[in-house]
Amino acid sequence: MNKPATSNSTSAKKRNPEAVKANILRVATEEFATSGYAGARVNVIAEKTDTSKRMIYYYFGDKKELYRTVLEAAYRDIRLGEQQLRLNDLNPEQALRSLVAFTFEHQRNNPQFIRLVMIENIHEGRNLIAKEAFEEVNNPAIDRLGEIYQRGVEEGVFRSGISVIELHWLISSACFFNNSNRSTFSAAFGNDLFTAEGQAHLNAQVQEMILRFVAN
Amino acid sequence: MNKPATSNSTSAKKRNPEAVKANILRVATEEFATSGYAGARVNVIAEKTDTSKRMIYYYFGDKKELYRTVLEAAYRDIRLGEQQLRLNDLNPEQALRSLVAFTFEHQRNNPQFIRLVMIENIHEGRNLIAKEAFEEVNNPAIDRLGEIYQRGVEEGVFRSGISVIELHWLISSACFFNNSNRSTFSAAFGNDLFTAEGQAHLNAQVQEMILRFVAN
DNA sequence: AGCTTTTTGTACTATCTGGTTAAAACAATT
DNA sequence: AATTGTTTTAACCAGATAGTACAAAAAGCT
Repeated sequence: MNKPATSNSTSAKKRNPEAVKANILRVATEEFATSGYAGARVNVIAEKTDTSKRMIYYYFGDKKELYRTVLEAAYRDIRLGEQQLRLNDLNPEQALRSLVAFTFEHQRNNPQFIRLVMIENIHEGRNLIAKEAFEEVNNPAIDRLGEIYQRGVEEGVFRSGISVIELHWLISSACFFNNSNRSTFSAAFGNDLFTAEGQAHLNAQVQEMILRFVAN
Repeated sequence: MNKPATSNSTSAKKRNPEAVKANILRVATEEFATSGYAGARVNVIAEKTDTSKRMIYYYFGDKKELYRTVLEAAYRDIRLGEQQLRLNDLNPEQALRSLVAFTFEHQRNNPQFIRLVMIENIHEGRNLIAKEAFEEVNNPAIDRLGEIYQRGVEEGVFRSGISVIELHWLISSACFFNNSNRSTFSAAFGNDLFTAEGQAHLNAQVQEMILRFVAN
């Protein structure tokens, strides 16, 4: 929409709407992820930006719309990150193992995203963007898993009859829970699983579990 | 502390501190689970009780203390519910299968508890009661699983070397995620997994996955 | 009867909340 | 130069928020 043109952006005071919006969005993401929708304060977000509260309302209208934009951007980012994994040249077992390992690590490295998803689930998904757009963002994850599974079945190393969505659900649940419930789980059962070694071991266990689940 | 004595409690207007506290707690649990800590309103809680805001502060001091009490009571209740499962006379595989099935259903039937745990995880567990007391509430879950696993290893039907805490973590993650992420998951991938049949099938898959994981 | 605990009711407040207003300056496009 | 979109500043507001003050009655206990 807005081409910033080929301006020499040496001066930090040059106007740059996209950068201002991005800055607000970054700070807002942090605040919403930390405090939840109701807990986050527009004033606090404003203070932490390089600009003012006025500009938040100028660009985003109101708190709710800002939150929605944050949520949408977070989903897009995380799915983009997922697409960086290449596993075409691996055999089905190796590919599935890699996919699980990557998902585990990727979610582990994006606690902010996890928190936003948790928060949105507490809101029962009322602020999700239009369902079609949302599906569109998420479907590639299923497609890729489906390809691996299909190959495995064809090669006779995976048993047939497993629902790809259920398989995705099983993988997601472990990887997500690892992050989402870390605080209460470690308070109840100790912190061993959440040290660097503990996490590596857990990742391996999840891989093993999924591989055994699909094994013939 | 307070013996209500042997009073003929025919009149609804008889004083009954425990009942008043319980009533406040019940309403507060609902509100906190629905709206989160920051989103919940003391005034709304007060309106929904049979008593007044004044009494909330009389018995619980402030909002935070009320929330802490709610959280503590919720954990105690859920662990008490878990202990109703009897599986001593089952063989290890049957016992483990039953434990998973029960956990899945139990968490499914207690969405309020799940929501409170989610909320507390967003708060990074800052409001949990003293760690020792918390561990004490949660340890029985591990002990029971440990017994089943041990029996299975001794009888040669389970492989050895699996960490009981990790096993518990794997079971919990699936059962918890099923509830916690229902909104976003069904928005992204459809509602099929969350119909009555879908849930029954999913429960069976989780059992199968865990059994295969421990199998020799 | 006298004392303590529990309960009700209402009005109140200091602070915070999301959101607004107004005016002006600045930058880029035409 | 005129126009349009962007940015800054700072004061302002109406409503909501957690929590309190004050008063007084009712219930139970000894």
